[in-house]
Amino acid sequence: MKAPPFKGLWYFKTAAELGSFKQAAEALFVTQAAVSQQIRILEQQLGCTLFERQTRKVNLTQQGQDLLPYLHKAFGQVEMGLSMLKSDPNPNTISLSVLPSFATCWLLPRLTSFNKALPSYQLRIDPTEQLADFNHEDIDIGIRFGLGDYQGLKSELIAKDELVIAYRPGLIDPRKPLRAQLSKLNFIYDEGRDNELAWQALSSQLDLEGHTLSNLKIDNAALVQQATVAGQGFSLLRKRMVEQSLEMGQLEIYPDFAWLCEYGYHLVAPENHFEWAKFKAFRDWIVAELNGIEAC
Amino acid sequence: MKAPPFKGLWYFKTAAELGSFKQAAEALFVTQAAVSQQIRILEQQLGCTLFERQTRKVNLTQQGQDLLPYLHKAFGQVEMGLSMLKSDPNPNTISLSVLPSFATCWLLPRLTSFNKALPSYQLRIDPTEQLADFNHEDIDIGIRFGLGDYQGLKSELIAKDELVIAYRPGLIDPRKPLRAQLSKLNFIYDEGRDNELAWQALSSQLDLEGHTLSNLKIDNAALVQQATVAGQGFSLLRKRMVEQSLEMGQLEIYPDFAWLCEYGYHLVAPENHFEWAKFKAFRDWIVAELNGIEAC
DNA sequence: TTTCATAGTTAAGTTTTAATTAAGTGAAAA
DNA sequence: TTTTCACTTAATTAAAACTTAACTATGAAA
Repeated sequence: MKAPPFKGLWYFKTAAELGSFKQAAEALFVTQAAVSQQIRILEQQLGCTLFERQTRKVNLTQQGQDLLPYLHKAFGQVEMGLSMLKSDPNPNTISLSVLPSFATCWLLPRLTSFNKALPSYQLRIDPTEQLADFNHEDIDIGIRFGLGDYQGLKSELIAKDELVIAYRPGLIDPRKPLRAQLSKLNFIYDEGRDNELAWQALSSQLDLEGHTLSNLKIDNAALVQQATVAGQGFSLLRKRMVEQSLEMGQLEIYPDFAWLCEYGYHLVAPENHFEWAKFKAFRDWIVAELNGIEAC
Repeated sequence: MKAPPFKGLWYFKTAAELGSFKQAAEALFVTQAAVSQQIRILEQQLGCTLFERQTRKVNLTQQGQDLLPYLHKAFGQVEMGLSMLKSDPNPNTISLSVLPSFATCWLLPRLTSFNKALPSYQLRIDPTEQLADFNHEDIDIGIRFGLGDYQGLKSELIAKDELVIAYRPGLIDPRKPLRAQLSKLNFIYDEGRDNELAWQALSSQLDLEGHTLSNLKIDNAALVQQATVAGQGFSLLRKRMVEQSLEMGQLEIYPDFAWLCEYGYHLVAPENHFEWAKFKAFRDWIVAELNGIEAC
């Protein structure tokens, strides 16, 4: 089926409402010759005149007046449909998709802060390794640690982080040199570019070439942390993730070493989510919260 | 205000209804690459995915499903508006705009035939010298004698005519030569290209150079005929217009002279009127009626 | 009355948009 | 395994839309 001449009809509607081709042209950000032409073409296609041309003014013909209300309804429907697409279906619930490690190490300890800052929103947390599919799962915002290239989605960097040497208090003496102490201990690690780079930096700095990487490999940052807390050895952990454990005295970090990660924390979502009120509110809260920690 | 991406939305609606880009492309008379592109661009503009692409098939996402009903309504409204424009507001009345001479000499005598042929239509006759303005007057069809160039309107030639020498019976003897008889009589005429050309042809044929044109000039074909019936002289009249007077014995025409007019009888109206049922019915009737006379 | 300013028309030339064409992808069917 | 089919993508070509500029008609101002 052939498409109706939408562009001409849109120009017609604008001109009809404003009662002037010139004003319509301004409203449409085109020259008035363009409006004149479009409406002429439209009239040809419809086989009837919509405007009666007088010098310096145009008036709707009967047919033009008859047509207008239909277009009003039609364009109104389109507008409603499009604005519906952009609008937030659950304005009072914030559904997050986050890594389990981030959820347990960072987010959960701060729930009281969240409830204090944004009491009108209900928070729903979906801890998954893989970023949720925004088309099928009802997720508002993803929080991911990475480079920010999530295809088809918009992302915004909210914080960087750095890897530090973490261990159970007493396992390492922070006042004595590292090298000798480390060689006796397991290195607990998970795979990942930052972890690897930081290890290289550390080992070249301390001349630890002999220390093999394969001592204790765990494929999950939260478990690495757990093993470290349990005193299984030392590890490279993200500072923001151990913050809680430090406060509770479960972990200690060795001074004078920090590896700035290439990766960063990102808010990830379809572009239109960034316009939602609850999105902006959440962003403000989490950014403030992250900066608060930075100040420590 | 910027226009919504109507073309993309139209393609989307088609594809969504058919559940396939390929079928949509066929329905839209374009290649399927065009559909794919348009929908990709639309999705970019809306900032959300409308279709979920699987190999060899596409499915609507939730958002696509949500959008569709709005577009249905919208496009339905447009269609209704446009079809309303084309439709006949008074399907049972035929309003004609005709020359007064044509009305009296040709149309009125045939009203009984009209009523017999088309009993369900009511005929309204508007006899005016100037063709009606279809935008303001409620006229369905114009019948005009001319070349068919009526600007902004469509016209259709329905009959030609020829000029004949007419006079009151007895005024001229058809068995005797014309030349001697004419020179004693007034030439009654109105201005008009055909009349002039026919007179030139007649006078050169009969060598009547001396007979001046200015004997009795009347600016209305019906009045010329009336004066001729009254025996004021002879005239050049259109054969179809005198048909009635011949039957009633009011006029007679001289054999062996006929000047085929450049002008012809046209149905004139805005293009869309030609599609109306009543238009077609009227055309059929008048064409048959004109041909019936031709057969005489 | 003449001149000016305004809102519109039209035609020519340019830019933008949308189409086709052709090559590429990946899962299902043969 | 190879072929086929629906869709994607990129490059090119065709078509539509826009701008510019010259023109028209008329109401208002000089």
